[in-house]
Amino acid sequence: MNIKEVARLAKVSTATVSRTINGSDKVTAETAERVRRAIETLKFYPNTNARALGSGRSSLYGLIISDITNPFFPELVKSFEDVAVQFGQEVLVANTNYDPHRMEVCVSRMLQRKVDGVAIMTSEMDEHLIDEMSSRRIPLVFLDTGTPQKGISNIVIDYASGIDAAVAHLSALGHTIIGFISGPMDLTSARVRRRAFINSLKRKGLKLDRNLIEEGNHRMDGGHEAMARLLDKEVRPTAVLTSNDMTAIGAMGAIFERGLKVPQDISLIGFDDIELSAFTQPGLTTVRLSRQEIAKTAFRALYNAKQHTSAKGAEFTIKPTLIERKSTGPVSTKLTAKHPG
Amino acid sequence: MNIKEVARLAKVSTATVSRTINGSDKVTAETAERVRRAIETLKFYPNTNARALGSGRSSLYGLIISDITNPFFPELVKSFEDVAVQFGQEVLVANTNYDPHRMEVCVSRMLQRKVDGVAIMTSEMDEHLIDEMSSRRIPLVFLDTGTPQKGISNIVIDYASGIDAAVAHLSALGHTIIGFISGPMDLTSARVRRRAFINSLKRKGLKLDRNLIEEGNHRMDGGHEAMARLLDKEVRPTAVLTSNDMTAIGAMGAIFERGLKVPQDISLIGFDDIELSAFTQPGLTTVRLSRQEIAKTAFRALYNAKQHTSAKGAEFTIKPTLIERKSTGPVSTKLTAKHPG
DNA sequence: GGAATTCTGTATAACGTTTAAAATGAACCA
DNA sequence: TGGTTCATTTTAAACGTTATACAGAATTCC
Repeated sequence: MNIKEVARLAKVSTATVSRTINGSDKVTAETAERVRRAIETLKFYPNTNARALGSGRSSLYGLIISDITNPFFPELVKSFEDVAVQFGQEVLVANTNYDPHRMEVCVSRMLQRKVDGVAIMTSEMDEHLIDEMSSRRIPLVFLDTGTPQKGISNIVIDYASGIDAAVAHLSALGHTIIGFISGPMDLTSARVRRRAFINSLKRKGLKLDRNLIEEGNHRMDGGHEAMARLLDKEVRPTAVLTSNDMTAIGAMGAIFERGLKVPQDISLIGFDDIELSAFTQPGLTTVRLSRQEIAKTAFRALYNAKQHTSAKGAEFTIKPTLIERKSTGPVSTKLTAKHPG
Repeated sequence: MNIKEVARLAKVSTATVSRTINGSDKVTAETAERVRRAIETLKFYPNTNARALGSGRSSLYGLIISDITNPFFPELVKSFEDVAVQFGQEVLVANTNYDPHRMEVCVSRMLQRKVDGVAIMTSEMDEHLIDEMSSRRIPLVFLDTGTPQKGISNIVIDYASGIDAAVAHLSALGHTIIGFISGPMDLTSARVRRRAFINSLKRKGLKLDRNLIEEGNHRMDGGHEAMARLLDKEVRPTAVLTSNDMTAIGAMGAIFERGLKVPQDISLIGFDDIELSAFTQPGLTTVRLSRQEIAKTAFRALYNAKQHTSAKGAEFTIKPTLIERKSTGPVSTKLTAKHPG
């Protein structure tokens, strides 16, 4: 089953069939209709491999992520695919598993499939692998790493503005003693978030108590333990910001375990806004780092670069936004000291 | 950059280069080595599209899932890819978003890319779409739906054995009043799990109190609310089984909120064993439905079918297993009545 | 020594599209 | 009528591999 048989049935040449499939305007309406009917009756599906080979365009965009089981990524992948489909393109997803060697495999796959662009959403990235791709004029886009160059774009996350919004929100509710549970300090993004928190307190004129910053691991168990430590402090915070939502969810468990309530006794704010956060009880107030926005921006950057190959890489900024749910409320002063009542 | 340039540099014909790439034994060690060096220096990556076109084999296997943001799937995808890579094959993942129309798009993509097999891990499936694929002799494998036929395999989940293990575990700990939080009753798999629970109680000779079965929605909020209802019952269960882990995690929050402890006051068992379950506090005892095992079985079924095209579809059974963590413990009799102490 | 048999490597026809370039033919005009 | 346009369609050459048939050289066998 191929384009020739369709051509025979529709009594046209293969070129006309090809044009019809590709929506060329150089085909009369009637001819196109006849071809479409032939395609329909023969249940013909054009061979993508042959199309890519013949045209030189794969209509395929690569998306390199660390690990699909990390809850940050599934929504990113989904959104990226959604935009791609809107533009009639396809997506090739590759996991590095945080392993530099696997990264090599991922890049190799991209090159072999002749992708039209690659979005690199991991932090670990070999310089020579980038060269391998950019020397072949494949548009690239990075998330928060790398600098714009010819054909290379970058998406920067404005952590400061997001964390500022969170601190302002708590401040408006009367909170002055605000704790922070960071991510693992060997992770760049975790360090950046922690720094943003510290700076934000300063900007708001709130006093910073380093004693109220505890390290988690971006997972539930780390959040649970860090919150337990915070609750044991002499001066207990009335509100806590966390470096990501999983940490906040773990922290929430620790608070409940002590017989305390969120937000009556303690306010809690997460970061990322993973899907789960809407379904915790109470719903988690969090700083949304829109995966959808990241995905859209990344795809558009690549797609544009492919259209006007001359275009040099651009830099895009994404501002996280505060999502107010039920885990934050007015400060309850009776609880600022340990063992109240 | 193509195979010809490699051939020129290595001073051999293109066929020899092709044979070297494909590991044919009809090339002397020295010649192969020379070719490999040429590939290396030219940084040549063979064009997958041309390979697929020339050979007729795409080395690509399709995986159709409902929704990558559903926490059941990421690990399934990852495992499927891992096995595929081991066999030198690639994976094309497609999301249906629970939408029958999107399913059509997914199948179309599979057909256009000439995949060597498709694993269908969703329940919604049109008969005519199946025909579209099986009439093209594409091996198929289903998860818990469909019947084995020529080229079509099926993986069945032995829910009963998993739930039996969970009930036996609780029974051994002295629990006799066991509650259940189901999934949404319009979901087939949720109904099957609920039925398995009821049958299991009967088999163990425990009395079934329909009053202790509440409906959730397979999400945290549903689990939270259902558990709140269970805790308000006249006769409160000392242990609760849930239809999936997210439900159990939500339920855990509800228990903490009442100032009760897991497992001291109430034991909790989930289902699925999603990654999160290991990181809740306490770790969630759960019935593991190994996504890895499902993925491996599915891929092998497809791969074998492709090798021996004569093979008719087989049926595979997967037994869930109990994973004991910290959310289950011996019964505490003082809590079987409401408002204890 | 010549024929038969391996063993390597070469030339070349697929594979199923796309797309320039060429061909056709209808419409228009002088 | 013959010549121009113009829109549409056809022809045929890519695209980068694989794989088949075949050639040449080396080896073995009588």
